[in-house]
Amino acid sequence: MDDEADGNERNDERIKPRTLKGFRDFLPEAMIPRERIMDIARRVFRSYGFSPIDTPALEYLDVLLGKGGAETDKQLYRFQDHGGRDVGMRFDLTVPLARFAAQHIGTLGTPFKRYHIACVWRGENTQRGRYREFMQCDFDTIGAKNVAADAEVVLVVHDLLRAIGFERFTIRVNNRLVLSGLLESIGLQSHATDVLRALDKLAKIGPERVVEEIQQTAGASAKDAACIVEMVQLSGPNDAVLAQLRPLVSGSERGKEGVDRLSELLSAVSTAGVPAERVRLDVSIARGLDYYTGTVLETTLDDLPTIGSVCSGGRYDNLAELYTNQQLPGIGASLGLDRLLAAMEELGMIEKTRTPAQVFIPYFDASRLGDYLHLAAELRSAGLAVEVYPEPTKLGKQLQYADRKGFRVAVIAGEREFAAGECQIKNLTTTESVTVPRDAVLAEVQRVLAK
RNA sequence: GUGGCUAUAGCUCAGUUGGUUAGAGCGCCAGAUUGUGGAUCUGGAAGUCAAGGGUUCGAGUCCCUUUAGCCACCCCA
Repeated sequence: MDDEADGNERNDERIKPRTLKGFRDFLPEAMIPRERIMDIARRVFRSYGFSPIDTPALEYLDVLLGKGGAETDKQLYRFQDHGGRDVGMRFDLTVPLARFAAQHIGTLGTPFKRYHIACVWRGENTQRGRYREFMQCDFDTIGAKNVAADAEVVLVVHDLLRAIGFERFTIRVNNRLVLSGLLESIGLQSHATDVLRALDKLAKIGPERVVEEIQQTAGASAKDAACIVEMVQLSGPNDAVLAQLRPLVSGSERGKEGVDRLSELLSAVSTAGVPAERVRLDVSIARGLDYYTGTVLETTLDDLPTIGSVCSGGRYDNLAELYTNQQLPGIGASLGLDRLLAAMEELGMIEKTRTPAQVFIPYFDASRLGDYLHLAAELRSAGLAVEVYPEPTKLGKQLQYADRKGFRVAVIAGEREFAAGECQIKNLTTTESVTVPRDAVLAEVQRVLAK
């Protein structure tokens, strides 16, 4: 009676476990592929000389405010700390990079290449695939104006997607100067943001409605709006699009520069070895953000175009102008980790595994704990990931556990094997098993794993 | 932030015009003569029907509020 009463009381007081709106837990099954992608990203970034940095999750509020405009200000998580300071949580990695660069570029020198893989927070309304805490994988080169840095971004994106396992994808590139040039020649450059915002919706709402929106928000004439939309829809081989673009921007120095830079970029990237079908000049790529000033790029998966861009970025003239007088041009891009994982899931590219280890050692003979741990240590020192079952329970139960967790091979030894100086190596995928002498265990395990 | 839809076991869902102790499948745990997993069989645990309030003799079922999720808008990653 007493027990029951106590139990109920505790039940009532118990806090209901739940995750905050817009925040997520990651189970091993989700986290293993997630970490794999992050590892690949790190490896690719580093292979180009990008260095890791980190910055605090919290910044002084004034550092974060103002850059993104009213909309991002609203999404900002903000509060006062215990010392009464106004602070905010970073909502992207670009603003912290700007602050970081303004503060440290003197000691770092330029050009400075960094990558930054970290969580950011936005208190906006949630939607499928959109959370209030999410991870960004950014890489940027600061202090380099030459098209070489732009080309390198395309190469990194290309290497990254291939390393992750994609073959069919398209990196769409454009240059803001092309559009600015056109807007300049028809006198609409002061409404560039409105026009860009409308163009971003082209795929979504269609050309007619974009023309309407440009007229409404940017005050363009029907003819000019139609001209913009028409230019943006140019398609065909990159060279052909470039050729069509040239006369359209002939009246504007900026426009010409944009076309020249695009031409140089495409040619460099192609010579560097990126297959033509993976890079496309797409004049409709605008990117809504106003801070992009030159090259812009988006990457779509050919087998799942509807999911949108999985990797995008661009060039900006002056990253840190809010924080320093020093002119810091840069270019970079960001991998959309969550979106990419969603795509891989849908394309069946995610291997179902719930363990990061491949080798399983059952704790079979209760008196032999030390021998099992020693065997595991030996295999680990050869670079394998090995788990020893933590309870000396029935062998069948242990193998069932190994099977469910997705181990690939089990190294089984009981009284008989210990007496004979042998081990049984069992391929958990095929159920085949062989018994080998103790000193041949590593080689046999490696042989099975190699299949 | 605005509008709409939804909420029953760990998961996917049943649950008859409001009417006894709320069900199934999968999963989980334990067994089927004690050294070998995925199959089968048997048994078991598990839900104050999202939370709170209201209508009613009676609410999983109707109404309100809150919370969370989904969809659209806005915006963006």
